[in-house]
Amino acid sequence: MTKIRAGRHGTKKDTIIQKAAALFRIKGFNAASMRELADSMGVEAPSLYNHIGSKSEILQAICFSIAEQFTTHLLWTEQTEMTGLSRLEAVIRFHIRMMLEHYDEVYVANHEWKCLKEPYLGNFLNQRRQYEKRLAAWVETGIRKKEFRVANPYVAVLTFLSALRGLELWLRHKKNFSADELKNDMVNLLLRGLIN
Amino acid sequence: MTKIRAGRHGTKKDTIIQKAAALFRIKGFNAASMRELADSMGVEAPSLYNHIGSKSEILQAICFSIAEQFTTHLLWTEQTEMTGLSRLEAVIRFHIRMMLEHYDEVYVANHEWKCLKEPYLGNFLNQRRQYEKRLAAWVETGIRKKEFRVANPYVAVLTFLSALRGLELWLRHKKNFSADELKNDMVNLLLRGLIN
DNA sequence: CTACAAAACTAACATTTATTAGTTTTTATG
DNA sequence: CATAAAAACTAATAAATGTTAGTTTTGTAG
Repeated sequence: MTKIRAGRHGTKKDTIIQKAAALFRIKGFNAASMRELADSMGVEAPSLYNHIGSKSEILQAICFSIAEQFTTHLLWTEQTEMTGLSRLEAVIRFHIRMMLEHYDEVYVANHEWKCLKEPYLGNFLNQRRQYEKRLAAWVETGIRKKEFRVANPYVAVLTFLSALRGLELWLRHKKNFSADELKNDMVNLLLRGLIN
Repeated sequence: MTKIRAGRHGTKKDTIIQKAAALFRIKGFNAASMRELADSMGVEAPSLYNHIGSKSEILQAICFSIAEQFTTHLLWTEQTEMTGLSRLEAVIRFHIRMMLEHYDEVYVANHEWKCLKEPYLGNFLNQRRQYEKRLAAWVETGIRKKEFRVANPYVAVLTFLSALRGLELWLRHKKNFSADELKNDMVNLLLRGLIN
C-alpha cells in the first residue's frame, strides 16, 4: 500500500494534478485512464477520489491554472512595458519560461482544452479570446505609432501566438539549447523577419 | 433505411472518411463514436463496416492523405522554385490553400495523429520529420547565400511551421478574408518581420 | 422475373471506463 | 494506548464503445 506523497510545495491533490498533466500530455486526456494515473503513483484508482472530485476536475485545474498565469502576466506586462516591441519581447520571454518550467501543463492546456465540459469550456475559450484581443490592441497601437508595419493586426496576433505555441515542438526535439538564445532567435525572427 | 451516398468524386468509403474528418475535428478522435458518425449519415453504426475496416483505419486515411499531399508539394516546390524566398512563399500559399480546401482533414492530421496506432504513428512522425528536415535544408542554404539571416535554422523552421499551423485559428475566427490578402500578410510578417 | 451481390438492419458481446459503496489500514492526536 | 480522521483497499456497477454475427432489404445484371 503505497501512499500519495504531497510535494514540498503543494497538497496531495497538487501531486495528482502534476502527474496527470504528464500523463495527459503523452496519451491525451481521453486516452489516459484513471487506472493508469493511479498506477503511475503506485496506488489503486479509487484511492484518487479521496483527493479529487473527478477526472474532469483535474483537466479544469490544469487549464485554468495555466490560463490564469498567462492572463496575469499579460496584464502585468501592460503596466510595466510601454513600447510594442518591449511588450512583445516580454511575452515571448514569458512563453518560453512557462514552456520550460511547466511543459506538461502548458501542453495539455493547449491541446486538451476541447475535453473540458461546459461551462468550463466556454469559460476557457472566453479567456483565450480576451488574451488575443488585448494582444491585438497592442499591435494596433504599435501600428498607429508607426512602430509596427502590418496590414491586419489579427493576422499578426494569431501568427505570433501560433509561433509561440510551437515552442513545444522545440522542446519535443530535445535539442540542447539555451533559453536566452532561443528567445533572441524568436524575437529576431518574429519581429525583424527572416529576410536579410 | 437511408443509404450512404457515394460522392461525385469518390467512393462511399471516401464519403465516410470526409464525414469522419468533420466529426473528429469537432469532438476529437477518441470522443467521437462510430454511432455518432453513423448517425451523421443517417445510418446504423454496424453498416459502416461494410465500407471500412475499423475506426483507426479512418484516421490513418485522413492523416496519410494529408501528409502525402504536403510532402508531394514540398518536393515539387523544390524543383520549381529556386530562391529561398520564393520557396517559402510557395509553402505559405500551399498551406493556406490546403487549410481552405481541406480544413477538417488538415486539422485532424495536425491534432489527432497521436491517436494513430503503430506502426502508423511512427510512420507519420517520420514523414513529418523529413518534411521539417528538408525545410531546414532550404533555410540553411538561404543562410549560406546570405539570403536569410537567422541564428538557428531549426528555430526558423519550427516557428515557421507553427505559424502556418495557426492558420486554423484564423479560419476558426471566421473573419471574412481573402486568401491573397492573408498570404501577403503572412509572407510579410514571417519573412520581413513586424518591426518597421 | 430471377438470382446474386451490395449494403442495410437487429442483436449481442467483450472490454474498458469513471465512479461509488463499504471496509480496512494507516497516521496523527489526546 | 486509544480514538478519530485520513487515505488506502476490494468489489461492484452502470454506461459507453468498437466490433462481429446473422438476417433482411435493396439494387443490379442476365
